[in-house]
Amino acid sequence: MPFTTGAADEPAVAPGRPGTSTRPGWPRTVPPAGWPRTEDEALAEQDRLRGRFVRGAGPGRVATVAGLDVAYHEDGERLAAAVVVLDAADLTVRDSVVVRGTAAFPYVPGLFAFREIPALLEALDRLTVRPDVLVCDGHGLAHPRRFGLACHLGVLSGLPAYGVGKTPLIGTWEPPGPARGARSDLVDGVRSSGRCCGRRTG
DNA sequence: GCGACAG
DNA sequence: ATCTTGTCGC
Repeated sequence: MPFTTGAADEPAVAPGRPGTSTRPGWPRTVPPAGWPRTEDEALAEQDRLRGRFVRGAGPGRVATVAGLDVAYHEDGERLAAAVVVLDAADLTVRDSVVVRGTAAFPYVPGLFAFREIPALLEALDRLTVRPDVLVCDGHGLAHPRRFGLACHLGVLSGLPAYGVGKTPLIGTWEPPGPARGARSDLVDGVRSSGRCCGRRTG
């Protein structure tokens, strides 16, 4: 499990307890052992994990839903990962966690997951309420190699995950109508990789 | 070959 | 992602 400790400008130190730090300054996210450090390594890992991906393994009874997102410091490295678990019945907040940390990989389209997943996993680890499904800020199957952040986080967390991207990465679509809830298929080749619910032109 | 490219 | 200026539409 990843964890954060120490200040950004300090060397990593063994925390008294995973995910805890008594030191001042911004915590540094310590990725799991073997976390990719180069694009080639990340591509290989993405390929390996894709073998563990199970498509269509959606949630059964959804009692709780988790929403995840990451906010960055202007330096583009320090970040805060947040997870909010809602009761699916009335949208009541059942639990929430915010962890500060650092980006675990440079931003590379297609390898985006390697940047935020360690911090997101840590946030999920600190949850006391187990969500039945994850709603991620980034694409899932609508990815050049069919393994976007949502797929990646789904495999590593063992939880069903949906990817929700704000801007397109791949595929083409017909602009959805203006009615609330309108949507259209996001098509990549002959396969439908998702749905467009926004109004951006493509 | 060139451009585009989640957050 | 985050910042910033300018413009457009309701």
